Amino acid sequence: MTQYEHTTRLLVATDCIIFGFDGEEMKLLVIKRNFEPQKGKWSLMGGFVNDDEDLTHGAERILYDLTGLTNIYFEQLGAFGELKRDPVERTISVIFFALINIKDHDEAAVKAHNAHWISLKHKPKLIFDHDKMVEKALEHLRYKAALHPLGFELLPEKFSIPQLQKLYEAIYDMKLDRRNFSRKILSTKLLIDTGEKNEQSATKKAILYKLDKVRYADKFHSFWHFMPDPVM
Amino acid sequence: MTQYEHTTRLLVATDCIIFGFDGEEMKLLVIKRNFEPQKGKWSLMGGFVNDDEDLTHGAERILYDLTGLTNIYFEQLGAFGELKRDPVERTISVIFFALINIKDHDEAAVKAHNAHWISLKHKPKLIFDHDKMVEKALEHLRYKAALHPLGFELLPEKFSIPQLQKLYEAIYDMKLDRRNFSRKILSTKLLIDTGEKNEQSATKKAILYKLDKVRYADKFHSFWHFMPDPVM
DNA sequence: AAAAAAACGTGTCAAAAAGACACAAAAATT
DNA sequence: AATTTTTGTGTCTTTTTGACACGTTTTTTT
Repeated sequence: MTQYEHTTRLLVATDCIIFGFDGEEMKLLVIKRNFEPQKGKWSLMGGFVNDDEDLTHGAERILYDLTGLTNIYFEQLGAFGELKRDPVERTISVIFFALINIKDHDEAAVKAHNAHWISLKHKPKLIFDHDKMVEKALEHLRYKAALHPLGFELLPEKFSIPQLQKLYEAIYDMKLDRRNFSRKILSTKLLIDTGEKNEQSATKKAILYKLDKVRYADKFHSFWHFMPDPVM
Repeated sequence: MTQYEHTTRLLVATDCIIFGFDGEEMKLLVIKRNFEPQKGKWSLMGGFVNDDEDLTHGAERILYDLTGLTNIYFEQLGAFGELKRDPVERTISVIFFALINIKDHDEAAVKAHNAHWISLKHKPKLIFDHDKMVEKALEHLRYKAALHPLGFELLPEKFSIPQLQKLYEAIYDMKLDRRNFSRKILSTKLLIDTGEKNEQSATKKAILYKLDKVRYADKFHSFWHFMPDPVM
């Protein structure tokens, strides 16, 4: 264990960008820091990686400690390593991104930890380079959701096509034609009619679908054009 | 500077996946390791990041030291952090990926450093988790090249449409229809006719185009469908 | 020198997909 | 009962795609 003896070791952290959807707009999960530096400021959920855990495990542990959330599907989006990104000491941060359906998870537990869902449109400034991280995650989300039927992660198990459309409109912050959207989504044959209807609706109740998970896993990496040339 | 005092620090490395194209097939730049562990085995170009350099600078420095290559456009693809990926000591590796036109760079310098261009199709086993890294980079390349006019990075400044098609065929390891490919590429209006012809050709000399760089930068993030549903 | 072969450029046509828009049905409100 | 809102489905036109034909340029072969 002595071969790398004279090599510099660095602090390695992870930060999590967790997106949620409440049926109307895109939300971001953040916490108020309760330690220095920058105590009291808004921040992503982050912490240092231990030497006996994988990056993913570290991210999961930190997220659980900070928010009580568990069993989240993560995707790693890369490392942020600028020299001065943490003013205290040079730190490499590996960022993870996740999509969750807000209502599927324990909102009380989240709140008890000082964590909050904030609207992406009215996001406050976050500490360090966390704004850049969110920007990167949002780009990634827009990129993938335009090509893959990704949005389902953000919706309840049973959902209507209008709900799905609202989600896409929230992700891209643009309006879509109802009829063409419906046709496009249905043509993927990823949706199974549950026979139920959305009873919460105040007017005509929309058909509730569920995801055909077999076909979804099968076809996930196929390319679709869900959005009209999103500019990034 | 004492606030993170009791936190573990880790070795942080970078590894570079450099793809090239020789007109016929995709190549990968590798070196024969001349130090332990795994001396003599094939490896990506990698090394440890210093505490006074950004990740990108580290990758550039290491790549230059190992191959003599400089002025390469890099893209970071994420961090590999499994506990036992380096048997000597736990190391996080941040990987960078680049596309270069083999003939534009100093082949002699590359060779002098023990580096070699090897065919992707006949790639030997690499050390550690470097095979996974290459796989990730190849997936990324296929992903992006299917949607963006990315391939130009791998070609000389002036190139013909048949050359570009050969590149795409090499990336995806599939045959494309000559006439439809040409139509699709020309419809992007990214190519400017130089008026010259490919004099190296043995038969009918193809028109040489150059990239409309303004339009390219402008339109890079638009989505196209260059490939018929590449499966990944 | 003529014919054949190889590679390239352009065009045609039918099928599929996309965009724009109309109309009818369901449920609450007036 | 009429109105309003939301949803489901359909039509029409334009654009894009995929499959394929034909003629041209250049080298090689006869």
